[in-house]
Amino acid sequence: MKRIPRISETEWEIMKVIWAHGHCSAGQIIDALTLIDSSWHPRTVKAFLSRLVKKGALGFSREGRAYVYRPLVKREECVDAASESFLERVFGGSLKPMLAHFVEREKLSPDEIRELRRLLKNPE
Amino acid sequence: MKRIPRISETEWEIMKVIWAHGHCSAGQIIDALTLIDSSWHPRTVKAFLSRLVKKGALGFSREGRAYVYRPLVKREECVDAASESFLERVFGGSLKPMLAHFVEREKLSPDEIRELRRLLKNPE
DNA sequence: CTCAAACGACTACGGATGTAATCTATAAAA
DNA sequence: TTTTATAGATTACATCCGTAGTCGTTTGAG
Repeated sequence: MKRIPRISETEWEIMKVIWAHGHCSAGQIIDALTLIDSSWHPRTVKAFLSRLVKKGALGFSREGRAYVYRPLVKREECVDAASESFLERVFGGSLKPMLAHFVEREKLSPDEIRELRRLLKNPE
Repeated sequence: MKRIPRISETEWEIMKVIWAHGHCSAGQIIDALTLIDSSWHPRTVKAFLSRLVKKGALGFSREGRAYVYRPLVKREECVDAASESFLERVFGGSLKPMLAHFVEREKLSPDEIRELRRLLKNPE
């Protein structure tokens, strides 16, 4: 089975853009990131792209002068891995205390509560 | 207001022991940790304790020959900080998709579902 | 009193991370 | 064709992390 490379905090920002756009050039990625947060330096993004390729999180194909990057790992896989790690580290792996924490701590709108109750009703 | 120092993966293991025991000596911490996982090296634990003191996560008082460590940050504060960071990084800060993920992905026992539904019913 | 055991402090060190400059090849412009 | 703007590759570097060895001091055993 596939091993998910460890995606760091900042790398997540980049991966999120690529997951959202499917596949894109470095320029497009830089544009998208600077739109969100203007403090991104283009060189920094390039360096991260290289690292993510080396990690096996991204693949690329040459398209003329530039590369077009695409994810090699699915978002859902990374979400799973990160969630698992978080759950284990902070809540000792126990799901219920974790969910209770979020339900109590963060403010849930009545809408969100309704929808969650619906989710809990239909375990697929 | 108090700034929560960043607690790393491994540091969490140590903090969890100290939060559970209230305050304890290095020896007690080492014992508790090796009980859970025998691969802890005493020197490693000592080094982490020093780092956690330097970070401001732990305080200590001399008790004869040895130190007695105690948390300077509350568990709940660290749980909040870690949860916030995780939620932001992986789910863009949106609570509902995050909860939906856990409810769908991880298997919830009927008991857990019942209790969660109860929690959702009484938002205190 | 002397010496070894134990304690915390300091040091070490490779790998990860965040951040970016420099190097090199190439392609477009002049 | 010579120059220059770009793209990616390589290098840099401070900090953090995981992991543990070494140093100097204290203290309990003999």
